[in-house]
Formats: sequence, structure tokens, C-alpha cells
Amino acid sequence: MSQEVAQKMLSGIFKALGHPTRLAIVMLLKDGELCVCKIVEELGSEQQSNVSQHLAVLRSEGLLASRKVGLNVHYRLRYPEVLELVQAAERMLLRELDDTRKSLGNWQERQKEE
Amino acid sequence: MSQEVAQKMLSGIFKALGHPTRLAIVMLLKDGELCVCKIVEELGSEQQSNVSQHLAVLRSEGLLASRKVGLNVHYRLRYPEVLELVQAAERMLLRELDDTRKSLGNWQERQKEE
DNA sequence: ACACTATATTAGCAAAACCTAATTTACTAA
DNA sequence: TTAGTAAATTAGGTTTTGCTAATATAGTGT
Repeated sequence: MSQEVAQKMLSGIFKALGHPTRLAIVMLLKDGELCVCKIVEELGSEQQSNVSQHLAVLRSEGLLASRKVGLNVHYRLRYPEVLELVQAAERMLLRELDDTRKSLGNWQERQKEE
Repeated sequence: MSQEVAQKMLSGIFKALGHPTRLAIVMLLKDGELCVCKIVEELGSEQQSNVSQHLAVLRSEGLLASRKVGLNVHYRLRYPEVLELVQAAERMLLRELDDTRKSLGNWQERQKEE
């Protein structure tokens, strides 16, 4: 497999996780599958159709699988390994936060700068 | 720190890595710092100004640091932990590839579908 | 001061992502 | 068949990304 394609696939994984709602979905599924209705409910402020679209992105990137259960559709992590990824990112973030004393200040600055 | 903000920071990390060129840059820096000119050269097909912009994204997300060295600017990974993140993603991808027999076929299908 | 080099920044445009509201699909139950 | 429910899809408009080409900045050497 070409290096290029591999890199595109890999960055595709990151891209899929690169949205707060999608990341939240993945984290919600850490203990097992949930139906869409439950996910929508947990997310609280997201519309059903929006959630559905985010789920589609995650599925199309191969991160989620789904199955019908009666009236509902249940989604689950296709590879629990994805949680290690998230944990690695959390570790990095923690390091970043207490390492430099930026805590929140600098980060929020950076966001405003644009 | 609010859950929301934390999730936004976390997804920001993924988003920064969610582009093939930026991911390539991070991987290029795995063994230590490199000057921009070297990075541009290694990437081969990217324009200098484009690379510069991608570097700015990575820096603004806190993933890279830089320092001046004579005429050049050297970039480095700010937290080597980021490599663990990338490795975790690679593991997941490998699993995905040989687990399902999709190998490349399905992935490329998914790309076209849109 | 002038020219040269490495990098950053800007402007402008095209493509992609995201969101909402509306509609459709696929089931189930009466 | 009709009504009801969960989820997916579509249409649309807005915002964000990503790219190129051009220009600016900062530093070096003469």
C-alpha cells in the first residue's frame, strides 16, 4: 500500500475524531453500544439529524458499527482500540496543561486570535 | 475546567492531525527537529507557503514548538507523546485492515461514495 | 545601503464541513 | 390500511479549510 494512501487513511481517523460532537459520541460508547435515541439524549443539545450525520461520518471512517434492535439502531465502537487513542490524546493534553502554566488562559487566547 | 471546553481542546488535537500533510509533518519530526526548508523538501510536492500555514496550525494547537537557528527556523514536537497517539492510530488501522477483509477495497469505496 | 535567503503573512477563491429544517424510509402496532 | 416511532437522508445556506500566488519580514553577507 502506498505511503500516501496510508497517510490519508490515518489522517482520516484523526479527522473523524476532530469534532467535539463526534469525539463525545465515541466516548459515550466506551462501555458498550447505545441506541441513537440514547446518544441524542446524552448529547443533550444536538439535533437528531445532526447526530445522525456525525454517526455517518464515524461509520464511514470505520470507527463505528451499528445494528438494528427492534425499532432502534444501536451503535458501538468497531475497534475498542480507539479508546487508547483518545486516552493518549488526553495524556498529552494533561501534560500540556500542567507542563506549561498556560492552563486555560493561553489556549483560550489562541482560539480568539483568529 | 468544563467538560465542554476539555472536549473542544481534545478534538482540537485530533483536528490538527486530521490532514495528511500535517500528519506527515509530525511523523517527519519523530527523530528530532528539522528546519522548515528540510520539511518542505521532504514533503516534496508542497509549496513553502502551504507548509508554513500547516506548521502554524500545528503550533497553534500546541503540538509543535520552534526556534530560530541562524537563517532557519527549526520545528520540533512539543510533546513526544504525540507519537504514541499516532502509533495508536496506526495500530487501529492495521487491525481494521487485516481484520475485515476490506483491505483497500472498501476504504476506497467509502471515499468515492460521496 | 543593497542583494539574498528563509520563513511568514495576506488576499482571494474553490472546496469541504457543519448546521437546521423538512422530508423520507423502514418498522411496528392497531 | 392507517398511525406512530426511530433513524436516515436531502436541501439549503453559512462557516471553515485549504490552496496558490503575491508580498512582507527578518536576518545575513557585501
